[in-house]
This record gives sequence, structure tokens and C-alpha cells, in this order.
Amino acid sequence: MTGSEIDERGGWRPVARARTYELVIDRIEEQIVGGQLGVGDRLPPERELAQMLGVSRAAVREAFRALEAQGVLRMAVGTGPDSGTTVAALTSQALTRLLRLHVGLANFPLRDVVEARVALERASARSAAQGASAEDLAELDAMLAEMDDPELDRDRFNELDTAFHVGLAEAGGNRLVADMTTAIRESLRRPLRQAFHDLGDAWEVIAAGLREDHRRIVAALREGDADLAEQRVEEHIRGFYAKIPGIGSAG
Amino acid sequence: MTGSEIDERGGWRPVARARTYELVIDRIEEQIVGGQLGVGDRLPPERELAQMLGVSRAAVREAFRALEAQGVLRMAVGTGPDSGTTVAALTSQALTRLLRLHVGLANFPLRDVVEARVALERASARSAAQGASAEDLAELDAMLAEMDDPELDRDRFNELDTAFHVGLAEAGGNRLVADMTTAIRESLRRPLRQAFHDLGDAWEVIAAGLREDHRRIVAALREGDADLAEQRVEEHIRGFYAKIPGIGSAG
DNA sequence: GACCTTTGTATGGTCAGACCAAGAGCTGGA
DNA sequence: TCCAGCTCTTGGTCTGACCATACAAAGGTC
Repeated sequence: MTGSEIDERGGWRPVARARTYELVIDRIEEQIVGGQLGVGDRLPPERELAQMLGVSRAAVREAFRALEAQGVLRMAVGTGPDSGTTVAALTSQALTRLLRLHVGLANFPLRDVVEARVALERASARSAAQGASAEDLAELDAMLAEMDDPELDRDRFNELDTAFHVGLAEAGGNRLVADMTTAIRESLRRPLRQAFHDLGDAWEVIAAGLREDHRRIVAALREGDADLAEQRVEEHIRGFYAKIPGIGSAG
Repeated sequence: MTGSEIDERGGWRPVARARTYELVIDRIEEQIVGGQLGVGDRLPPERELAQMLGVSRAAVREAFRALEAQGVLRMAVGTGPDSGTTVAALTSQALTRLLRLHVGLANFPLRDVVEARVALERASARSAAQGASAEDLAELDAMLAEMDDPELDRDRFNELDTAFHVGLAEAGGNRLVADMTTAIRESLRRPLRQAFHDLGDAWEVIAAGLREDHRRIVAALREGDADLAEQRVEEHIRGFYAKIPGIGSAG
């Protein structure tokens, strides 16, 4: 797991200098991937695990920290059933946070982010058109209705727009795709918010266009027309970014 | 500093119990967001920072670990210009690791993972067909040639297959999509390896089919036919998983 | 006996101080 | 001039101690 696999050129492998805490992480990952540890299970107390692995408690703690930061572990003091260090149900939150950091640090040009959105949301739209439940559609309708409020300020509109796209992804029924979509859309919330404000008077016109787009997308879902839904989502996303040249690099 | 942020006003605030290392992280993030720290910059030595913040060195180290695990920091010993703890350019490695854990925890059913792969790799194929460089294509060709080796064992084939799909994503020129594709394919390496072994005698036939698929994909790229490339990639991925029913839930 | 208070215990949270190990740069001798 | 070896900085690790929290069990009060 510590990225050091083969690479034996000439038989001289540059001694993968593994730090102790990384070895601890590897052991924990082994247990998880191997199925001995599942969501909700407790790990041994830090002191015991340290002794079992033959390392110091500090090393165990550093390993725990690294995993906790990724949302894999959850640490709590006390003696109760929920105490101690347990394997967390990886919420999409950790993934979202990390992806947001990636995009937020402007590691990716906006074009790439848009392409990724298109790819993912097309897939969501297709799935949703084929299998969205009545509840999913009702929820999307509710968001549409709320966005119609003419008094809505731009920040709130942005929130709702994010929620709409996340809802669309969830209606598609694919958790992984939905998580990635969420992460990407979340990472864009700040720059988009800025863009909304920079629009000035053009805002009203563009917002109206977005509302119309959304409505047409939901209509396609309701008709169960996957191709049409895909196409409309793609047009919606591309069209919007084409109108907002000001974002630059997605930071 | 030992967590005594009492806050006993008459109200009922649910005491945001901040752990020391989290406070340290906050300070570091402040510096990064505020621009005082940029990619490549060095942080103070652990001992100094600990003293400056009034916490123990262990607390600083745990904070560093959490950030290092997310790829934000890079730690190295020694005295040179590259030594010490520096702000790292976020690599896709952290993303890969996290996604691998997600899939390893069986948070996502295999179907979802396959759908995500299809969505992302279709996008990559389209981009690659439109803009892959001669070098990209040559690299893919080289992989194809290596996979032709009849002596190749299944593990090595699996490695090469992973490399091929990563190469395809990179040929598409979209870093974000490539990273996500890499992460997903990496997360499947172990289960796929197992599946390859479980195939028994059917292996030869299936491997031959995969080779042919790959070749046809590259051919489509070379012709610049985006639609065809998309279609072939999708068929390749779906067809393969259809033949491998044994994977179950991608753990 | 029911209920509240006190004590106990397991566990993570934090700290202090020590020594090890890697790497760059300086220094002195060949 | 060049190179071996020392030195200093910095992360890596360990030990052992004490604090803070949350639940559990024992004990006291009505």
C-alpha cells in the first residue's frame, strides 16, 4: 500500500524507506480490505495495538490521525460502546473535502472541471431518466419551485443550484457518481458565487435561462427519455460556463 | 491549551470540543489560505512551531500527519533546501488512496463503480480521439505490445491493463478525469487480480478478447473517431464485467 | 426499593524529554 | 585540489507520565 511495489531496475531497489506510522496504516488497511475490520468495528486501544505491533503509542496515534483525517477512523474517549477508535462509515464528506481541496487549489483548469462535470452528470441524467423514483422527481420539483422565487438572492440561488445538481446525481442512484458530482459542484460553489455577483445586471437573464434549463431537464427525466436528459444536461452545463467567462481557473 | 475553552454562558452551546492538533491545522490553513504559505514554502521546524504555538511537539506532528495524509504537506529530514516540512502540490496519490479505501470498504456496489468508470473513460476516449499526441498513442501501442507476450502472468497483465486505462485517461488530457479514473482503476486492482486468478482456463480466451478490445480502441483514437472510441471503450468495460460475475461487491 | 451521588476504570488527549538517523555543509589533512 | 569525516539541523521514534472524558458499578439517601 505504501506505493512501493516493484521497480527493480538492475536488481537495485532504492530501499523503500517506510516510516513506522505508515506500516501501522498498512496493517490497518490490510484488516479493512481483508474484511476483518468493517464499518463500526472497534480497533484495539492505542496502548494495546502499540504493543501488539511492537511500536510506540505515538506511532499508532500518528497513523490513526492520518486515517481519521481521511474519514476512515473515528476517535472518541470514554468507556461506552461508542467509545474508542472505530472504523467510520466513510461518508462522502471526506471524499468531498479532498476533492474540494484539489480543485480549490487551482490544480485543475476550469475546462477540465467542466468536462468532468459533463461526463458525470450525463451519466446521472441517464440513470435518473431510467429509474428515478417519484420522490426523487418531487424533490427536484420542489427545488425548481423554490428557485422561482423572484426575491431570491444570488447566494441562495447558488445553494439551490448546487442542491439541484446533487439531487440529480442522487436520483441517478449511483452513490459513487453522486459523491464525485457533489465534490466537484461543492468545490465550485465559492467561485460560482463570485461569478454570480460579478454578473451585474445580466444576472436576471442568466438565472431565467438556468431555471428553464432545469425545468427541461426534469421534464426529460419524467418522460424517461435518457438520451434527451443527457443532452439537456450537457447543454445546460456547457452553456452556462460559456456565459461566465470570468471564472478563470477554478480556484 | 489543553482544551479548556469553557464558555459557560447561560446559553446552551454544544461545546465544539477542538482538539489541539486541530487548532494547529487551523493555524496552518490560515497561513495557506492567507497566502503567507504557498506551494514549496517551508514551515518552521516542528520544535519551533510547537513553541510558537504553545503546544507540544507531538501535537504539531499529529497535525502535520493529518495534512500529509491529504497530500498538503511533504516532510523530509536533513538540512538541505528540500528538507524540512514544506507545502506540497497536491498529487493525485491522496485521492487515489482515499478512493481505494472507499471501494475497499465496499461502500459502493460494483455496478456503481463500473458505471463511474464508463462515464469517465468515455469522456477520456472522446478527448483522446480528438487530441491525443503521437507520443500518447505510441505509449499505448507499447503497452499493447507488451500485453501480447504469451508468457505474461495474470498479475502482470493486470498491472499493464491498469496502466493502459490510466494511459488512456492521460491521453485525454484532462487531469481531473485522469486522476479519478486512476483512483477507480487502482481501487479495483486487487479484486480484479483475484478475479483473474479465479478464471481458471477461461483466462486465455478472455485475455485475448481484452487485447483485441484494446487494439480496437487505440485504432479508433488514431482515426480520430470520437464516437467510435467512446462506444468501444464502453463495450470493452461492460463486456468485461459481464464475463466476470465473481467479483460481487468490489471489495 | 427507587433514585441520586460518588467512586472506579478504560480510553483517548497532551505533554516533556530523550535519543536515533538522514542529509547538507563545513573543515582539515593528504 | 579533493575527499574523508565531523557537525548541525531536522524529522523519526520511543518512553513514561498525567489530564479529561464518558460510561459503569458501588454506595448512600429518602
